[in-house]
Amino acid sequence: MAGADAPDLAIGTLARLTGCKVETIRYYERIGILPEPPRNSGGQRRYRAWHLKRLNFVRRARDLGFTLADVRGLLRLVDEQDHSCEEVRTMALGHLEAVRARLADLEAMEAVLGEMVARCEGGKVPDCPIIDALYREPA
Amino acid sequence: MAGADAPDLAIGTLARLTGCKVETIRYYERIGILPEPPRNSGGQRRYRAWHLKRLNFVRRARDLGFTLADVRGLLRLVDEQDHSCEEVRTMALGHLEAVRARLADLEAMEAVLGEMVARCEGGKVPDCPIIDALYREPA
DNA sequence: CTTGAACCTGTAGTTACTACAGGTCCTATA
DNA sequence: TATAGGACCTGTAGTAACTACAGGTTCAAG
Repeated sequence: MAGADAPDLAIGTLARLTGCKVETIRYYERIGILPEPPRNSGGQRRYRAWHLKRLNFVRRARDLGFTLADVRGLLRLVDEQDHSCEEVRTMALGHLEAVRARLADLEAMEAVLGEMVARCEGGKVPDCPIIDALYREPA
Repeated sequence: MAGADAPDLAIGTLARLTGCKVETIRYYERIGILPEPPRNSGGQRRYRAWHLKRLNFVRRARDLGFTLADVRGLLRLVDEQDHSCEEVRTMALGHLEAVRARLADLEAMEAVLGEMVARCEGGKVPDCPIIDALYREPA
């Protein structure tokens, strides 16, 4: 037939393809995020295409700021045949709200820092307005 | 004269006044962020007003997202008599830029997550568009 | 057959706390 | 003055999500 089997991947290749570090891949295996792959005769890990797919999934979820606990949950849902889209949506929405909360925090920091730096602009050194602000701002 | 001495503060009082936890205060002492206060006859810490001032400074800097390493640097500059405002500004500016970079990251996450969740809105369950996105998005 | 890169396991370090356990001290009330 | 219960003490271990070794084995190209 048409398909030649894709050859197994060494851990370094998998790392290159996913943008993960080798140590991170072993770490994910240790904590049960990525299933243990078979080993070759010399004891080295040999991955299949589905490991690549799964690790890419993990990587993307992490890049979107999901925690590994979240990722574990998402993987569980993915692995259920006939998985509930509702739960996935709930998790994504919860995470989106956390991201928005963090954004609001950072925006507040940005505003205060920006003003501090601006107030210092070109100043001489009698009282540093930044130090001043840190002592006096009501946070 | 006019001023009655302010009484010394127990660690719990200092915690209440600064919004830090007691354990955090002891931690800051251990790592050299907050100087060791004198002890009373029973061995308990008794803080003075300047500890309160310093801890508030630390607390505010942390709230603005400075790392403890940054805070250490800021404290060193504050403690120099005739401290250089220039260095303080440089640190604040560097931190501001880090905050802005983080903001950009989070905004990108927010956009992707927001679209994922929106696309799922009201969907049935043939292929979950969120899971789909995690498998396929080029990150 | 050799050599150097890639792989292996296991452990310890990172940041900034937080949470005990198991004990001592302080202080308000009876 | 006795006592109860809160506040305090030290020291250790745990958290998230990796990262970085050390000290050894295996693979693959020439």
